[in-house]
Amino acid sequence: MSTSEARDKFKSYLSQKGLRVTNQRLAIFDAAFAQKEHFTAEQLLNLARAIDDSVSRATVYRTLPIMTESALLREVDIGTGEKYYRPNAENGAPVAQVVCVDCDRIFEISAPFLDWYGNTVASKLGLTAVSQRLQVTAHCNAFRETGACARRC
Amino acid sequence: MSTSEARDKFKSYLSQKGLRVTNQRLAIFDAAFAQKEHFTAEQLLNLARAIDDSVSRATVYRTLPIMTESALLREVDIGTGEKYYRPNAENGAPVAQVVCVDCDRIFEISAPFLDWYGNTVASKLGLTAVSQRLQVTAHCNAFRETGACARRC
DNA sequence: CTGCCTGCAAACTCTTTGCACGAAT
DNA sequence: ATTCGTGCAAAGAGTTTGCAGGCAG
Repeated sequence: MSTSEARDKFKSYLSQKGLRVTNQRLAIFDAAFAQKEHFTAEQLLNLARAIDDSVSRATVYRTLPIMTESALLREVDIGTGEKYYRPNAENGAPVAQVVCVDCDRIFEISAPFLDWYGNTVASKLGLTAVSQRLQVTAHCNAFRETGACARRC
Repeated sequence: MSTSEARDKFKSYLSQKGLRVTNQRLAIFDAAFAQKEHFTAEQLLNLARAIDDSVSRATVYRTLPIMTESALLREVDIGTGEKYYRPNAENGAPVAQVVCVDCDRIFEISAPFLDWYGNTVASKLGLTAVSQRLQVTAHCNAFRETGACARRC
């Protein structure tokens, strides 16, 4: 799904839910979809303000749930107190995160077995799986040797 | 490891690190190890105050990191804004959590493959795995039918 | 005695919310 | 013209921290 397709999908989603297509919401969308890495709400606020300086923090926080509910963004919580967001991949395939504790970068890896695991484990307890998270925290080997993370990290 | 063994381990750890064995720290330890389910910092404060009413919130928050660093407690973050804690199992075998979104209860399941997965995935990126988290969120089947979670959930 | 520990309360971070104004439909 | 959306600032929740006095070693 291209960015412009996603933009259309966002507008459709808003209309369909009876929500209004405002310049602020579009600026937030555009800022989010220009990113290649994960970003926080605060970073998104600054990025969106560069597009439309009338965007406020409150509107960012009110728009993020809309974008995650519509599956345009994915929310990633790595337990640091603040949430990260990222444009969602085309397919809904589950991913695992690898978080480098040296450079705080978040890598994502396809983990197709996650769905199976979640369903299996939940049904053993008489539950029905809704979602699953798999996260690995790791040190950067290059960081340990050279004091700086390599390009990849 | 019995609770009294763990208590001794806690005291040894404190001494060894040059930290003092205070009544407050022992009350917090005792409160934590009397629990069978996960608990929050606030719950631990109340439990510890029932043992020693001089325990303050600040001391609970200052003691929790000591107990997790010494591997007596395990920290569980299910993305709800507050952290949960739980006495650590004897062996250091990795566990996955299943969180019931109906009753907020947290179940734990041994997941021995987690170490292997973390190491494999991290090394592919030139990293060294430190820890991994696997969490499944799920609905309670009984809740959906009867409006209340069954004993297990 | 010395210096770490403590309780208290204020500060902090991230996020949410009440309100009156403004803009989308 | 309605009604929802917005910015602002204050409130909230959970956690951390500065300080003066207290207790462990």
